[in-house]
Amino acid sequence: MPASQAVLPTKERILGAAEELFARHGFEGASLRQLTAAAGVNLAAVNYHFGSKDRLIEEVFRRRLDQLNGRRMAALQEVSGQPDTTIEGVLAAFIVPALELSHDGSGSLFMRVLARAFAEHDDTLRRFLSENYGHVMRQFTAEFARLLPHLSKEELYWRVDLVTGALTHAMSGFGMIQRKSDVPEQQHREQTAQHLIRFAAAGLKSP
Amino acid sequence: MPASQAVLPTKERILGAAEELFARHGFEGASLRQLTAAAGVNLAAVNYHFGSKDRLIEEVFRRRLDQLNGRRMAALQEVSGQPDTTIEGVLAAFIVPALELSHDGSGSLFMRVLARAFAEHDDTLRRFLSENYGHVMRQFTAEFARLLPHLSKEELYWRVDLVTGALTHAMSGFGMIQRKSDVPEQQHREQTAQHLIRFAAAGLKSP
DNA sequence: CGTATGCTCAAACGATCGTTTGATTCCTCG
DNA sequence: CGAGGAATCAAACGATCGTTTGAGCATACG
Repeated sequence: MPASQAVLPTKERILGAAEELFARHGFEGASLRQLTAAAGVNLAAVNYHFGSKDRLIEEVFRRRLDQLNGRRMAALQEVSGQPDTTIEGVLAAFIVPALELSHDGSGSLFMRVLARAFAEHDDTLRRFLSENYGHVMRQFTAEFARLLPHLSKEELYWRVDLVTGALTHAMSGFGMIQRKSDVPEQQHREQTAQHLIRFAAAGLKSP
Repeated sequence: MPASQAVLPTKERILGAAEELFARHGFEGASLRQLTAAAGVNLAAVNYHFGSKDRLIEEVFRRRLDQLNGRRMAALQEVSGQPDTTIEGVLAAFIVPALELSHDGSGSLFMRVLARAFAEHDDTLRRFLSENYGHVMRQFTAEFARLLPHLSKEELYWRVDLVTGALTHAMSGFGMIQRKSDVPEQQHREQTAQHLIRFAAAGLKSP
């Protein structure tokens, strides 16, 4: 077992390089040779530490989704179930952790990976995401249902789904809106959150 | 030059199979060998008729985007510039042609291809889409600006972008909402359009 | 009829893919 | 010190990729 050291251990370096290259070139487009070269490790290290490329992909997801789920649930606990809970507050608990994750230094490209995974339509990956995401989405949906009692279950599902689409689109950065070079990253993130929350809140509240 | 015949000509058969396989497995995931086998043509036919796989991908896009652009522009002409033009009407002109295209018999998978292309983040493809989409988006945005004069240009861009995200998400079918087997396709399409228009109109109109 | 021309075909090309192997190095612990 | 497991390494494996080749077939035209 390797002792703690100044440079990151091999596993972490592979995960970091994988996240970036998967975001940039896709899961099939990024080869293990590019990946291990970028990480500065031997080609065989991926199969030694992870077993296969597919299991590496899973690990890339698991690491970030655990963070995201944790932060979202914590934020939801803070604002939900209160008499003064607002749609905007619940939306912020849903949106802000995702924006933070998508813009913090090392994991800045993970939301692109996630958007790719959505687009891939792979059933194995869908099941994996559903298992790790399912209970979180259900908690948020339940809170929305409490705040929007006049909406039918089907109507609510639709709207939450459309909110997710707008969020995914905005975060993965393929829209027209790009951060201008003279705007600090944190400010841009706050602006993004504000626009998203206002837009989504209006859509959800629509009679 | 081949005469008109009962079976589709080779070029068309390749384009059809390509659309389906690109949607299902991605651009890199679908090989020319799978593709030509599915189309019932020889492996070399792709390079003979299209020059390369990349140019085939371009042709798949061009064919459907021309349809989509044409229908959207025609629908926009019908409803725009009138004193009684509504947000909902313009949204319908934007949304309904896309839903029709994404669900009509042969081209049913193209919107998935488009969603993939968005996620790919490839600059060449982005430029190509911008060249073929740009003027259409500008026309729609101009009409929204006329109907929502209180919104700043930046605010409007943001909201149109979020509408696009919700539409792309809903159409590519990775959301929770799936057509139930006992609902006819046309009815499901109309429901999708209604939900999308109501949600997006509320988001756009938000003060 | 003979000959261009458009098209299809099986076969092969070199490159690159994910994975495996077996030797070698590194570090720990008896 | 020396044994032994963990980790790394260069090299090779078979498979598959996009593309090219050159022969063969069909149809149209003089």
